[in-house]
Amino acid sequence: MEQIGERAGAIYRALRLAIMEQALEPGTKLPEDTIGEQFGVSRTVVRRALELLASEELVDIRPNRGAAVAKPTPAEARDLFSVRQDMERLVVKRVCGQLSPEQVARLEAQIAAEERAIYDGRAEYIRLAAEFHVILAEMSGSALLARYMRQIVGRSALVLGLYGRPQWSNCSVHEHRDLLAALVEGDLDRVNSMMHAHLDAVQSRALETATGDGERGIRDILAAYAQAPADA
Amino acid sequence: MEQIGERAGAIYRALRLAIMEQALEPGTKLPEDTIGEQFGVSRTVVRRALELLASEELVDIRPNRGAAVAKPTPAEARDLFSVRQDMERLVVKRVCGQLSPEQVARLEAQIAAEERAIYDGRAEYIRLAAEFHVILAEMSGSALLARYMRQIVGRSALVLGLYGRPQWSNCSVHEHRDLLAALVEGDLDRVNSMMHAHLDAVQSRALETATGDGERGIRDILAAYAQAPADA
DNA sequence: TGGGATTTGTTCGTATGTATT
DNA sequence: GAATACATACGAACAAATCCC
Repeated sequence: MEQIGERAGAIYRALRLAIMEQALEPGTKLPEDTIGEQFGVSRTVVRRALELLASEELVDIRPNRGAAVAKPTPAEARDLFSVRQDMERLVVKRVCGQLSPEQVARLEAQIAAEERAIYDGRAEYIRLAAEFHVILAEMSGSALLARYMRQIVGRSALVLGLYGRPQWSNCSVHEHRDLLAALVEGDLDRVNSMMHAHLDAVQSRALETATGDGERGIRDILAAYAQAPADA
Repeated sequence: MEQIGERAGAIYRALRLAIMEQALEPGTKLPEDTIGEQFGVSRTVVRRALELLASEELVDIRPNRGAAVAKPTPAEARDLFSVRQDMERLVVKRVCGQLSPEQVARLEAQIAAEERAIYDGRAEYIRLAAEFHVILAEMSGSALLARYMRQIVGRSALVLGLYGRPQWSNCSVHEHRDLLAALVEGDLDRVNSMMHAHLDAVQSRALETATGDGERGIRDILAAYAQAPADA
């Protein structure tokens, strides 16, 4: 995302994280000046960040009505997961049996970080688990695949929060570990069935029920995200 | 693209078409106020259109340096076509043998339009041929797949103009016709090999040589695109 | 239905950064 | 390397649309 300025980038990252970690629920309005106040910038900068989020379908912008956190329909959610299954398959086809020792180490470190976060009960876990899939896509060597996977994974997090429940354990660390082992081993058929099962588990763990409560102010929520960490 | 206003949308479409039809060459600078003058709007509106184009990787925006028509490297071009092969495969898997009579008619009409355009020697041919692939993706029933295919096809046109030559005949009408026939018939293996061959032909027809000349002013070029037709 | 409050759309002036001579 | 020319980044203000009593 380095087609964007420094300040707008910070807001973009903060909002993206807040959405992915489900601090900002789908449907929440995102008024330009409220956000601008929080970050101490004018609406121009906020607008730019919102537009970028909209291009990833994380927020929905309707002319003259402003921005809101995207709220995919069940049909859109199904479409998303369906395409994700196919795209993850493209990724593993490219990386299966091709990972360098450094790459394996990187993925192991990621899994360890997921483990710690889930142990501590930090919401950051969601970001880390999502990141795992993005890193894998980056290792495919295709920047385009990685780009799309990043978007898909971001939107998946949104959907899981919408139709899912106790977010912790949506993406079990154990499954990531097994998947990595199979990738290293290089058995594509086994990897495929594992990845499929993994995504299927994530999805069904999520689609059990629909929430739709919580009503905190944007102001309070964003306060915690005001100085956000690096990007996914 | 209905997350965008009326005026910015018009500029977006005009620029997109101009880029896809290779009237605006890769690398061409796109100054906000020059374009704004052309269309009679302020820089703000132009900026919005440019940002949307940037989100499709059709233009490149670098902070403090402005926008320019994207100029993919050969490596990026290869990546693009590689992913496109995979994605088109996902599309045909979904539509093969599933097309309704209405859909077949729609595709036939599209092919006929391509034929007329190429016969008349209109640059519009490029748009129509690209549209064929987008329509097919739309018929997959997956909005997400269609969205990505639209971006990929747009960028492909850009690349073909960059590394290709006599644009006419990049995407032979004949190949589209055969492909449709196989799709109707429902033989997935045959469709796959045809699609692969088709894309391969497009790509290799293009990669023969690299151009890199022409130096008309943006002003003149845009004049012809000022009142652009509907979207792809 | 109306009208006021609120929010977005747009313009444009100024500051800042980049390229050029 | 400095000065200049030029383009973008940002913000304040106004216009227009929408939302909500």
